[in-house]
Amino acid sequence: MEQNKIPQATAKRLPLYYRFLNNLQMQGKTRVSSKELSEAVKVDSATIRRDFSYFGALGKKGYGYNVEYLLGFFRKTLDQDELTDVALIGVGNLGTAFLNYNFTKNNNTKIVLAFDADPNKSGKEIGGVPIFHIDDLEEKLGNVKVAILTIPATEADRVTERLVSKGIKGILNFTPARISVPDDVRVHHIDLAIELQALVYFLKHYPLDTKEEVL
Amino acid sequence: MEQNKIPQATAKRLPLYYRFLNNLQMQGKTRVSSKELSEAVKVDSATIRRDFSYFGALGKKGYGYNVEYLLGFFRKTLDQDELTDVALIGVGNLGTAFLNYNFTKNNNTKIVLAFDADPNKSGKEIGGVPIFHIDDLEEKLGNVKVAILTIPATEADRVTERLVSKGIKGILNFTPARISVPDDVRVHHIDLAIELQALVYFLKHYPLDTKEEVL
DNA sequence: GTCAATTTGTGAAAAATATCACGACTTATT
DNA sequence: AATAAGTCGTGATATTTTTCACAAATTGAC
Ligand SMILES: NC(=O)c1ccc[n+]([C@@H]2O[C@H](COP(=O)([O-])OP(=O)(O)OC[C@H]3O[C@@H](n4cnc5c(N)ncnc54)[C@H](O)[C@@H]3O)[C@@H](O)[C@H]2O)c1
Ligand SMILES: NC(=O)c1ccc[n+]([C@@H]2O[C@H](COP(=O)([O-])OP(=O)(O)OC[C@H]3O[C@@H](n4cnc5c(N)ncnc54)[C@H](O)[C@@H]3O)[C@@H](O)[C@H]2O)c1
Repeated sequence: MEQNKIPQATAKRLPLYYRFLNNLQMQGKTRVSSKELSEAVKVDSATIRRDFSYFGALGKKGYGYNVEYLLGFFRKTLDQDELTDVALIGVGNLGTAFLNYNFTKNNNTKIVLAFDADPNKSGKEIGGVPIFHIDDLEEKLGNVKVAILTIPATEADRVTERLVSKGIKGILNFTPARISVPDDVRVHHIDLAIELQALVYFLKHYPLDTKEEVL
Repeated sequence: MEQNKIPQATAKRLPLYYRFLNNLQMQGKTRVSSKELSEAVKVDSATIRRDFSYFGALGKKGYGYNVEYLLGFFRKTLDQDELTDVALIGVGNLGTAFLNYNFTKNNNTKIVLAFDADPNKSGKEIGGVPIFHIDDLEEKLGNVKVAILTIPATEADRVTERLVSKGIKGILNFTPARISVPDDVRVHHIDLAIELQALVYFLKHYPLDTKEEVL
């Protein structure tokens, strides 16, 4: 596809830039420098300029970046105009929180349906999202290509296999299980327990005056 | 402190290794190779050996690693024997999910108290964790050094300042706000909306046959 | 019009991370 | 005892990411 030359580290920062530019525009600001952006999003200004430069010369020397223009550019780049449908699997503590939260506020993704193994949950709705029984996954999933996994770790492999068979291409996995998928399926792990443990480890074992922040 | 030579990337993987070794031990396995570990946690086996090597020679050539020994070693390294107290700020959708989830299951951290601005929430308990009013933060926080932030983004800066004044050294920030802290305070951002957007971006813009998984 | 102050875009360097590949040693087998 | 198979630890190399630092361009003040 278009430019697969954009570094992954850069790609992960794009939504962050986009969100902040949106805020700027709502505040009525028309221009912004990499230095200002840097202070707001806590990314080195040289890194920001480098990130932007992968898409061409978006700014003007001595001036900075035009907010409107930059925002328009990123809107296209991040496909903010088309909504990506997402399925949520596992309507427990975490899943319920996600359903109640309106991801679309600032965003191009939307949870359109959810599944759970508990018959007391299926048939209902949370946050306007219908919940189906997991047995009906194949029937109801339709053409959705992205799934959020918030089920017990023990179920992760089995359910993942079904999702993949049905054509899911991206999984945001909140279970501690490291699931196996074919090469054409992308998995991002978000492991909250590990994030907390890692934070504690850094606190205890690293000098107290670093300035790095770790994603 | 002891060895600050351990790369951050390695440090972030330690809790993952630890968790898997625990599983192995519960299954009664006594030895494990970097190759097996690699398949389970989806990290290249050379990377695993390199990670371990920062702590010295923990394995035996031709044999692999002794599960018991390795586990004991990591238990000490990750301070699994002492419990770190954590405060949770903001008992909303996400905060409630965290309180209901038992972080201590596999873990050395425990949410011991929570705060919220809503008077209907303070005074109650969720998952055994008492909820106080945010006005009582300074009074109740005690010696807790780590906080989880699950409040609206608009409140993030104000509350962070109070946390920092009270001596908090580590913040797990779930709000979209990029908070400012002194150099001796460590912030890890977990930005769920951005994770989802980044996943969608990768799906749309990257070749469909990569094998990398992105943290 | 001149000049000081900004700020980009980027070559080059540095730093961080991941991977290759192999010698050395261990274990298991016959 | 000899041999084959397995595995670590690590020097070397590759890749990725960040940062430095400065020429070139622009702006804004007077
Ligand atoms: N809640 C947290 O704070 C937290 C923190 C870290 C990790 N996690 C992980 O996130 C995942 C979800 O956590 P949770 O607290 O929401 O758990 P939960 O038990 O509250 O919810 C799990 C839900 O999945 C449903 N389920 C079970 N098997 C299923 C299946 N085969 N198909 C569809 N649905 C099924 C259950 O009915 C339940 O509603 C777990 O893997 C957990 O380890 C949660
Ligand atoms: N829920 C999600 O799925 C989700 C996803 C992505 C990001 N987030 C972010 O996580 C944060 C929390 O999300 P949520 O859905 O739980 O929100 P929420 O509105 O359900 O909960 C926020 C809670 O914080 C409390 N609060 C408000 N101001 C406070 C203050 N000054 N001090 C203490 N408590 C205060 C509120 O009373 C409420 O209980 C938000 O910043 C949100 O953007 C949430």
